[in-house]
Amino acid sequence: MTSTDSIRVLLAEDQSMVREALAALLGLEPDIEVVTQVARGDEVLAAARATPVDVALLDIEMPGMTGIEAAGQLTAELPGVKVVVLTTFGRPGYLRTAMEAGAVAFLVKDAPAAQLAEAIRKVLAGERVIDPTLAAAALAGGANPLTDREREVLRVAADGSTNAEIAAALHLSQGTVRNYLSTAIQKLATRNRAEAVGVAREKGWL
Amino acid sequence: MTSTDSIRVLLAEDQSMVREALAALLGLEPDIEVVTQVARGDEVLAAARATPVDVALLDIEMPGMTGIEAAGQLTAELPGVKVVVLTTFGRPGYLRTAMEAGAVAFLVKDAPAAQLAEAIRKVLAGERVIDPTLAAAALAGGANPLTDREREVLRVAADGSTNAEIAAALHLSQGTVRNYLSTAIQKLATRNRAEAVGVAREKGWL
DNA sequence: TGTTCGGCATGACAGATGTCATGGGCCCGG
DNA sequence: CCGGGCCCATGACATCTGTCATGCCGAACA
Repeated sequence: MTSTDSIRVLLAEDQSMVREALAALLGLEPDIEVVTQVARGDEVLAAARATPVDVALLDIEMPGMTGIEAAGQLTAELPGVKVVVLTTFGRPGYLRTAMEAGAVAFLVKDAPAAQLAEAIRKVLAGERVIDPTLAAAALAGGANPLTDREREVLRVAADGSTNAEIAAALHLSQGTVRNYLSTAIQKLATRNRAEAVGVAREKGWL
Repeated sequence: MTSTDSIRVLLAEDQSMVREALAALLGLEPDIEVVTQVARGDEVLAAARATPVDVALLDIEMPGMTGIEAAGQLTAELPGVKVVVLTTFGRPGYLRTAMEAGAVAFLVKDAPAAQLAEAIRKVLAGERVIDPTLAAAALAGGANPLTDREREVLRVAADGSTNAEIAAALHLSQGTVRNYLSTAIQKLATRNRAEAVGVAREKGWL
């Protein structure tokens, strides 16, 4: 793009009303133009290939693929596109994985709307934009203490599966599942699997 | 208001970015004006008293008070205000309680944005607006099969409390708690409390 | 007035869950 | 090469959870 053209934005968000509202909001900015909208994570890459964009604005929770996975695809295939991740929850764990996936900005939806356009301009200027509150929480909250296996087991347990079902799903023995769950419960300082799932969700560790 | 003035709207939604984006969207309509914005359910009534409005657009999930509770307050105190409930999830149970609280429209956020302005005009003309898909689901899904007590117990169990903690919280015996949970699990056709909580959440019965 | 339904409780029992001790295999870094 | 961490597993144990049978009370209702 040349400096006189407006910034071309790809907007990915599954809830139509929110997506179109955000488009309306960005449409008020004279130097920003939303050129593509998609409602699914797995449509992001194709849309970015079809229509050149400068910035991709991605929600995390989407059908088909999370915005973080889509960010990974985008930065791998179209490294020129700046990725901004926009999400409902300030899960510290999300921030880390989003950054690892190549995002250059991370915003939460309860930040003032003015920050959105501002962030888009900043990332295009090469800056990184991270909510300071969230950055602090991510540093303080520390990294995910769970091992890969513990996380997998907890994820399957999250929807109410019994130990036997988890064992079958992951090709483990029931006793092993119990052990992983037990260590996860201790690491998260909770009393049972339900609480552990809750805490892991809150932190974005699940 | 006279027929030549624009429609005055109160907008209640906790996530600033979404709220301001919706305001921007409605601002594009020549006959609609968002005159008040609040971020908490418990600020709705005061805001509506301070600034006369024709329509209140309420999100359900908000700090302080749910949009449904706020709807109840509004229709009790300011019956002239038409209440539109706007929410993320099309939980059939929510629809029912929202209507009982006096709402005249119920929209989900993944409906097209155009429906929002349209709904506002319709409710002002005395119509009710309900997403047809959701209305069908509410009728098909039927009413909440849980008794008051079962619901209370399930709600406390939802965050991972143990039977003893639930019993203490509700001043019941542990055996009674187990019985209520047992019947709730059966009514929801699930195999344990975790699944029961999931199903109840999905349906808006919690 | 009886019957039914929801709320509340107890006791007993099987099965699920959480903890602990223990041990083997693997890979990586010192 | 050795230690430490993660992975996987077993067996034993205490506790928690879910189910069932049974009973009492009060309110609603025909």
